[in-house]
Amino acid sequence: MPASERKKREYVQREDLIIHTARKLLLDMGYLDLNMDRIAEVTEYSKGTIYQHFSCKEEILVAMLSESAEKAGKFLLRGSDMKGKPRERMAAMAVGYDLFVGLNPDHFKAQLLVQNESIMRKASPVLQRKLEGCNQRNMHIVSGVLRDAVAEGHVKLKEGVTAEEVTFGLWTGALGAYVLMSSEVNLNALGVTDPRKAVWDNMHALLDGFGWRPLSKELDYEQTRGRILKEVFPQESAQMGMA
Amino acid sequence: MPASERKKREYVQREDLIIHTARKLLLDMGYLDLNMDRIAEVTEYSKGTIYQHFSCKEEILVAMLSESAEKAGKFLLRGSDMKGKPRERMAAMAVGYDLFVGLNPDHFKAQLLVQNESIMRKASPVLQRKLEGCNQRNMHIVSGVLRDAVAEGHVKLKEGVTAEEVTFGLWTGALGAYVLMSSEVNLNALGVTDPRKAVWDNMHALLDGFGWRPLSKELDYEQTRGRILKEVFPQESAQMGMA
DNA sequence: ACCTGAACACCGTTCAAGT
DNA sequence: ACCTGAACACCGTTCAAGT
Repeated sequence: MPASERKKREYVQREDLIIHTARKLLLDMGYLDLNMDRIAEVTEYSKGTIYQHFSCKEEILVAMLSESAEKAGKFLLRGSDMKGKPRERMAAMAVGYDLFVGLNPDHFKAQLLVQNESIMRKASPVLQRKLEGCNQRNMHIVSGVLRDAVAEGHVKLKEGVTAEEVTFGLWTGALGAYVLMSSEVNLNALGVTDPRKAVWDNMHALLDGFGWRPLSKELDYEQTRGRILKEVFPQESAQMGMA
Repeated sequence: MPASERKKREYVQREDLIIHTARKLLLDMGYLDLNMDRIAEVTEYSKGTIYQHFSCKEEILVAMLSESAEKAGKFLLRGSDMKGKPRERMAAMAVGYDLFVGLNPDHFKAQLLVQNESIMRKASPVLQRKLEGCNQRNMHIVSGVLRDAVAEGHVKLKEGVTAEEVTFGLWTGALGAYVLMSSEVNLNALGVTDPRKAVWDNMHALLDGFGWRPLSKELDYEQTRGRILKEVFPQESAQMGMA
């Protein structure tokens, strides 16, 4: 680890360059063509230098995912900070996450790979724990809004159902959907023409099912969605062409 | 391709042995330690012979997933054949899928890998299409029960919502959940102590949200679950210790 | 003190030789 | 006609040599 401030800054900068390069290569050519030679070539450092930052190839993937999980957290946080009822804030987090995925198409490629235990296990415990911390924080942001709703009496969870379990349901729905969307599965052939709309609709059905007020028949969430795009994610939604 | 009947039978048998061996190795030692040398060694055939069946390592994974997707389909089909209301039959499919995953823990390891496009793309188009066909059939089994419910007036889908989109929601919820469960994510640390129960509860919330009668406040689905285990999957539930 | 890239090891894939 | 395993190629990882 370098001593002087400048050296330290350069070290961090180089680490960012390596992660950024790996991200680009993963997206452009897929996992099987992502190799250390190419990372070295594109970053213009030698392989030995890459190995000073990361103990193995898999560790780069985990670092990559950690970074984008943090980024996703920022989108969630902005959603949860929206002015409005808890359920609207929940909707804002869903919109934010959708924008995040759209703007970071490499994220789910990495997610899919790192989800695989044999890849995760090759990374150092430090990085493993860092990623777990990100997941924990992100989950906490979402369950926090749900807890607000419970506190304000907008929703009453059944005996034995925890906020974490419901959050898990939201998480798995989104995860499964984006996993399918960023994989090779031909959703169109399966009759799912607009998966992102389906994710949105299904989330609202789930929240309606838990009785979280206002129910979607009580409030026009399409209108809320417009407000979220304009008020919370104006720049990102323009970037994604969702004006 | 061998000519005589006996030869043909032996060929198929060997193919099964290769897939079965790869499955076992994937489960026991993980993807990074699953290699062709080991497959050859355990099957007691040479590597050249393995390559007469599969053009590359990835193709074995796709074949493996195809086979277990077919198996999963049988569980879904048995669930959908249950005597009862469509929503009970849907619950039976969920129970069946849960049993399938429990009895075939390697399935999601393969699913995760093959979901990755760079792995999927290395397989031959024939195998790719075979897997897509399995997915299509499985989805059709599930959406069929939903269509029955619509036909019988148990549920009315909102304008612009298709049976496929709702099925997609059920699929992604289950997929995301089982992906997390078979990965390294520490769900316990995230406050999810019983993910399988959460999947069940969340599915019912989703169906309630769509207004699919009988709603879970109108019928005790815990009791239905007991009936499903006893009537539809007696052997499997005993095997999984869910008596 | 830091960086390099040749060398090594491992494993996916091929194919000439054997039966 | 079918099967084998040595040989090759590719790529992750290391480390002696260079600056």
